[in-house]
Parts: sequence; structure tokens; C-alpha cells
Amino acid sequence: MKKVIVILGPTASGKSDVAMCLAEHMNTQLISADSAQIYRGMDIGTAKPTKEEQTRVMHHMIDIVDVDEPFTVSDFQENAFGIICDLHNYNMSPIIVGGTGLYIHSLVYHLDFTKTQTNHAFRDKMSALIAEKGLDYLYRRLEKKDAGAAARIHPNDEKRIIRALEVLENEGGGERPYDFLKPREDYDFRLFGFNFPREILYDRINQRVDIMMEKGLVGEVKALYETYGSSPVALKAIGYKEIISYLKGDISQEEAVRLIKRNSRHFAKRQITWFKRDKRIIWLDPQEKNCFKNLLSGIE
RNA sequence: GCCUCGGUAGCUCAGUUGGUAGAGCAAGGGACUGAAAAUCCCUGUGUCGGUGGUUCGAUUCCACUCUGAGGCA
Repeated sequence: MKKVIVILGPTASGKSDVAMCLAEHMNTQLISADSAQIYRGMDIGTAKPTKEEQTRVMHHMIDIVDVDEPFTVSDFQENAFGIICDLHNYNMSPIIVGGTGLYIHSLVYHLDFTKTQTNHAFRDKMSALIAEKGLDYLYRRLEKKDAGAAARIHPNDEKRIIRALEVLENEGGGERPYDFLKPREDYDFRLFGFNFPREILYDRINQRVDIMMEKGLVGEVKALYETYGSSPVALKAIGYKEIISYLKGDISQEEAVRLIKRNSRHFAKRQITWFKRDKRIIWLDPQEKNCFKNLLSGIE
């Protein structure tokens, strides 16, 4: 069976460096599974690999769209499998690197996205309905159409309620089977998780945010904000939304930095939660001497 | 040496006219099917500085003591 190596972990876990070393060692290429590095111009705040690094090792799925262009998991799934296929044809074992749980899920599990595409007009309509009649109204509407879906979604989870309705009420929609954790078995996935003890990870995150500021995060965000405004979803990413608040004059720069650090820590925690439940993942601590050796032996 | 004000959750503090305590921040756990760095849910046992006393009962009142800040000598 064709091998696909997956290197995942929370932000600042050092997974990118390891992945690059591994790719060089195996003479193969990387596929980024990172929902923010998809966007052009979002470099510093997403800790995107530098141009030099990208020359050293080919990185796919980076700089795919502009900040105001839509991009979804489904797009990721489709594109990534295309690249996986190409690399296998060249006799390379692709390496997926990233921290976006849903993106990795879309490769490693059997996620069947329905035919119902994003319908922004519909979403806007639903948002307006919420403003008018309250969220329970929409939730009850969902309960009537698909009780199973409603049971799985919390009544406060606005985005999921809207998407569920979008699927039910638009072309190609309808109820869908729910089997979130059905592993894909047509590839030989080798999953490796990188992580540090919590305290060390948090120190690394805090330091990394300081480095981003030194590298000119404010300037990067300012340019994007001036071009695209603050509404694109991409600019809701951590490091971007906080700096935009600062640029608008709502908070001080110190406060923005504090919030970026805090939100990154919370994010890392959520990432860890996401990955914890996949029992196939072999966890490695980058501080350990044999880390890379263990990685290699896990790939054999 | 004397006086005053503090010592309560990881931090900043509130509070109990005596019935063993709660906010903010921080933190922890979880969910996740086309926005996912998004969105959403759950979680507070802490020798109330220490010892003794009064009391049925003390974190609360009293005494002593340790400790921090300020003031007076």
C-alpha cells in the first residue's frame, strides 16, 4: 500500500523543522496542512517557511489563494489528494505537515463532504434571521429537518447550525451519514505527533510571538488590512485579528501581543485535544535524543 | 521600638454583622463533516499566614506570633 507520512502537532512544536529534515533525508516533498499558510501575504503571523526553506524542500499547499478568496477544507482535501497521487507516481512518499486538525482529518479519515457548497448568500440570510428571531429559532428549524444532526450540534453553535441548514436546504443537500472517525484504508498512513511538555510549549509560543513582532508582524498585518479591510475570514486568524484591533485603536500594542500569546496557547490546547483521540499517532518529544531515529524507524 | 494598613485560588482582589468562600484574569478538560488559527460546551478543596483562646461552631471576634508595605521616632 502506498505510504503517506503525516507529521502533526500544536503550533510551535517544531514539527516544520523535523518535516523538512525528513523530506531531505527521504528525498521527497511536503504538503502543508495549515489553514492559514494557504493565504498569500500571511507569512510572519503564520510562521510560514521562508523562501530559502521552500527552495530547499518543495512545500505544497502554501500560498494558494489571496486573503479575500474563499478556500475550504473540501478544496484542501481535493488538492492534497491530487498532490499525493502525483508524488506517488514519482515514487515519493508524501509528507503531510500541519496543525489544522480538520484538514488532516480530511485526508486520514473518510470525510465525505456533501455536494452542497458554501452559499454565502444563504449564510447571510441565516445570520439575519438569528438577529431577528434568535438562535433557538434556527436550531428548532434544524431539529425539525434533521433531528440527528441537531442532536450532534450544540444549540449555541451558530456556525454549525447554519452549515447544517445549508446542507439540508440547498441543492445537492439532504441528510448525510455520520461517521466522523472512519479511517481511510486505501493508503498506509504513518502518523507522528510532535509535542513538548505543556510549560515548555507555552514558553516557545510566547517567545515565537515576540519574534514575530520583531520580524514586523504589525507591518504585514497593516498592509493586508489596508488592502482587504478586516472582514475576510483569513484575517480572523490569530495574530491578525489582534493586530487589526490595535491598528483600529481599540487596544494597545502590548494588549494585542498579550492576546496573541494567550489565543495561541488556547489554540495549541485545542489542537492537542483534536489529535489526542487518534490512537494511531505515535508521539515524539523533540527534546529526546533519539527523536529523529525513532521517527525513521516508525516509517520503515 | 511604636502606630497604621495588608496577608483569602497560579495572579489581582472581593466577601462572610461567626454557620468552612467567589469574581476577573490565568489555567485544565472536551466537541468538531465545505468559515476550522473559525465556532461551541464543561471545570474552582483553596491548610481564608501560623499557634492558642472565646464559642455548639472561627476564615470572620480576642491574644500572641510570623511576614509585606507605609508612617512616626
